[in-house]
Amino acid sequence: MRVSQFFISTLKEAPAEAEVVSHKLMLRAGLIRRLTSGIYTWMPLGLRVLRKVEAIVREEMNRSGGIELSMPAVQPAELWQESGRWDQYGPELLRFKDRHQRDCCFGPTHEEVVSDIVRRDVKSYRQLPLNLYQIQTKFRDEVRPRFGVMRGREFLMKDAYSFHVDKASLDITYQAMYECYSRIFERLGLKFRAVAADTGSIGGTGSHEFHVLADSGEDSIAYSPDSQYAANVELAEAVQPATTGAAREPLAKVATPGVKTIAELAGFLKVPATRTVKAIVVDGVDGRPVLLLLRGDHELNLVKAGKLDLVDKPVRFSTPEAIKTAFGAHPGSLGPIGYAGPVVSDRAVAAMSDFVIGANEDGFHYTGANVGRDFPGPQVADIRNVVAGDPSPDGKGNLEICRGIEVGHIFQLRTKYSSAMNLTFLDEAGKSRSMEMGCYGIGVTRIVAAAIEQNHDARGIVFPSAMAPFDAAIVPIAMGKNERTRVAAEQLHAELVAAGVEVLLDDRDERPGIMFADMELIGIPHRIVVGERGLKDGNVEYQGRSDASAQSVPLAEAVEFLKTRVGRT
RNA sequence: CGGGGUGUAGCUCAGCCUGGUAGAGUACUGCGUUCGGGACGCAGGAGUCGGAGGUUCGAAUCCUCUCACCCCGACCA
Repeated sequence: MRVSQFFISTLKEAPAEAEVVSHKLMLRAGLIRRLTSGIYTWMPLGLRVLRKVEAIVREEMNRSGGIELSMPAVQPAELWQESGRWDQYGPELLRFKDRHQRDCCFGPTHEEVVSDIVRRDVKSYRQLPLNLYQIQTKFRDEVRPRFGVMRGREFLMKDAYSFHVDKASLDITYQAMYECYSRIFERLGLKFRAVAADTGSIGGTGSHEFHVLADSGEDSIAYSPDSQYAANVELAEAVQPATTGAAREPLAKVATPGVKTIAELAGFLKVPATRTVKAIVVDGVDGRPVLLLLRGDHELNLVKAGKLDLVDKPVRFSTPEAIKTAFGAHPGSLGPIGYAGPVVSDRAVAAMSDFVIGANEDGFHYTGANVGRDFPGPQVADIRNVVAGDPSPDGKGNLEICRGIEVGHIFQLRTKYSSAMNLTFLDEAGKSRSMEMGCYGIGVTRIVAAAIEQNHDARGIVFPSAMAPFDAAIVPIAMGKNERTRVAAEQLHAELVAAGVEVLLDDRDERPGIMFADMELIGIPHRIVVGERGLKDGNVEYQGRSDASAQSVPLAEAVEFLKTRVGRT
């Protein structure tokens, strides 16, 4: 491909709308252009990247027994009413009416449609298991689209749905998909991690998320360097620590004027935050506030708190007015001593002795507080986020925390949809049974952004070779002036094309600096410079995108050299 | 939906406070000089100053309303 016959549109400065590095680079490199909030055009260069990711996903899905189909983006409301999600799904589901005033929606996911297909066409256990997938445009009317295509409203997703006679069959496909996903991200050249995940609103039982590791990721992942354990922090269990010893101090009320936060409290009383207990108040199921106790240096985990029977869903922090009414004090001075309502203590608190806690009187705390002696032992539960250094739940080593971008998610749905949508089959005994289901998603669009987030430098994108828009670039110096350079560059281009290398010849006759900067910005992995300086000795210069400097290669060997580098021998 | 912010040339922004001929850099077009890391000179094209209403002799600038977008909190591939 020649640059003069392609469409490359780079920017020197990033548009002000972009915040994160991948978004800035995608705009600057001309991979995408924004049409409106959360909706982007994939420019020719960006589309090549997207298609490469898509192709790898498709190959690996096919290899793993997936069967591709393509379902409609526009769907009738009836199906969603049948599954119950027409009412459950919030405003994220884009709804509209057609010309006959029939309710429709733009599919954010396809459980309903695929279930409808399967229940019509699959009647027998002989047709199972079945794993259907598509790579298709989804629309989710996100509350707040951001970070470019990282969280767009319209995006490309690979979604797969599997159907089974029983749980054992589901387990086999689930495992196959787990391995399939691992191969996909390996082939894409991304650093990733599969983690145990919360099943969230989709429901079901087993679930793993696949995260591309990047410091800017929105998710926190807890893992043990000494084992295979990895889980989303939302889910990672904080194990019960050993008790810190018996009560020794007497309970004493101390004045703590103006102290509101744990940091202030620890500083004022000159005790470590680990000796303090923080009190958080959330709305309870019966309208009474629930007091949650956490060690001062720990953070509440909202997902875990939402699983407590006493707590109303979704979890809401009580208002300052409600707290004042129930406790007689404002947040910053709250505690369990003297509170008659429901109290839940984190496991770490249950192991503490002689700690500092709010006195339910503004500006006062207790020191030397002890569970059991000074207030009744509350319900104990795991309600905090794990932190680095916590013991791993599998007993092997201590947890580390890293950041990740969720690019894939696999679920065991079990019979959630099959029951709702009457997905049955006849077994060998001629008995009608509900199918077991699994579903498996990959954010194809998001992978591109995540890959850039993970792989970039000061000059631009450093695409992993599997997803680069071109394998290699040829940059001729002053090609318009120098016939020998022009001929060498043209010939090299033709030979590389013939050899199956996707090569971009920068025939714009721009100044070298402009061509170098553009080829680096768009992340082409390999570059050949053709110039008089090398040609007089019969050489060209090669430099990999991450290499510190260039090396000379004889022009006659350049094709073979590049074929080897690119990996298309 | 709350809270904060921005709308002026394709992109980055100045001008607004204190009303008076619409600006710079970059990108783009032409010519010339250049040519191994985003060159230089000259000439040029390009904006109903987000939109509507109001105040005023006069509004990018002041007032009111509105729209769009971005950022921070509850969701998710």
